[in-house]
Amino acid sequence: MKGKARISRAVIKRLPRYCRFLADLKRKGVYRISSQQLSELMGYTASQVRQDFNNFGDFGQQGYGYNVEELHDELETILGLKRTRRVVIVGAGNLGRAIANYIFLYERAFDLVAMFDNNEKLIGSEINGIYVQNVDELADFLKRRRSARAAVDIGAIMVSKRNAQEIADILVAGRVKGIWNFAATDLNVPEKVALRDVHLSDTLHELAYYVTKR
Amino acid sequence: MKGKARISRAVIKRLPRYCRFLADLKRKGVYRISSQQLSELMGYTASQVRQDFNNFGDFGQQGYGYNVEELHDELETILGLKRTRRVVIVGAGNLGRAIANYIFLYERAFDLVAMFDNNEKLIGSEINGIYVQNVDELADFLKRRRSARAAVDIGAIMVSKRNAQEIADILVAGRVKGIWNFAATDLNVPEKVALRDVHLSDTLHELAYYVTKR
DNA sequence: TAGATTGTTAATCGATTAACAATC
DNA sequence: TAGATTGTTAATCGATTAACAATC
Repeated sequence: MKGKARISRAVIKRLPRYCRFLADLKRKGVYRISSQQLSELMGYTASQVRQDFNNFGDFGQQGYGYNVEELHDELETILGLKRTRRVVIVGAGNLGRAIANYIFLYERAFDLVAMFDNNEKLIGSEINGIYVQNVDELADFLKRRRSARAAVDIGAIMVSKRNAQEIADILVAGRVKGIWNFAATDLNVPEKVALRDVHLSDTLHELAYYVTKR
Repeated sequence: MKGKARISRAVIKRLPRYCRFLADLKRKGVYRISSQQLSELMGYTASQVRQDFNNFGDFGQQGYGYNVEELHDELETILGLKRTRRVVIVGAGNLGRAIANYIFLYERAFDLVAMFDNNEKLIGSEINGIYVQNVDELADFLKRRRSARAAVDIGAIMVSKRNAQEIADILVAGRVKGIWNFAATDLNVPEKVALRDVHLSDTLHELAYYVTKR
């Protein structure tokens, strides 16, 4: 077992993908896999697969390979998917509702605890048993949750780019640990808050480049 | 001016972000910027900014810097955002509708020409003047568009992971040039078709890792 | 035991940063 | 012209790949 220093961002970005492939293998009843086989499946080199896993410990066995279920379990633990995270979604438009449904149906490690919006037409509407609240209540909600020892861990920002920074500030003040940002703007948050900007439009523009190249 | 060979993926991924920042600067009335200033704004090094742009040509002027509008224009051209791309969305659930609205409102270089779904309840419903069609019509629709010299360039996959590969195959057979995939699975498409997997859930899991670390 | 495959060190490759001559 | 800032070459850094001894 290892206690390796800093794990590079490049490695972390690959972990959810490993996790996904291993879950598929598990579902298919595969119980054992070598770095060679996994690398062919995923388009990496066997070397990289072994290096990646060895950042976290000795999960394999010489002459055998990796036990699929065990490895999948280890990766889930590393990613923090073995404990439940409380999530609020700010912005209850189509995107917010899509993500709410997605989390509700598929993301077992994430518990959606509230949704907020500033649109009168959406406030009070219901999604999977969650009632959309007025965004003016957000700061207070986060505070009450903290007092109740059920603090919100992650805030998902699904509002327009115009309002995104303001919401981020409220989430930070409300002590969320991470922000999942879908607004088409880069947010400023303190170092201690984890931030993942999704920037869907950037991915579309990247695709436009490759489409144009052909 | 250059005709540099292969531009690395790392560079291409940064282009939409440059484009976004330059659009903001333009909107604010900034008409000139140095690599130093831009790098501070974006969190890169000045060196990297200059290297990135120099992959495509000599856009700056010694002693002056870069003209914001001109540079923004060049980047849009490089990304292929100066011409309009026809897009179809397959999957008209919340996510599909969210993306449809987004494209309609903000993505001027992309023209949403049709939406498809297999759900009877959604077929026939309307979004921004687009009527959701039965997914059984997809192959035929793509063919007709080709005959009409108005071929579809990009297919966006917003269906469940179970159906994603099947839809991808239809899109490929229908000669789309690029696929924007939101299903939580990696698709197999021929080399000649550009593919951008978004994998929202991977980004959430990555965030979970960093939230757990703190 | 022999064969297979890991864990890990060393070599390579590619991307980022530094430095500076060219030039506006 | 002098000052500023680019374009570009060289140096550094980090990530990927190769190789192989350790070991199941």
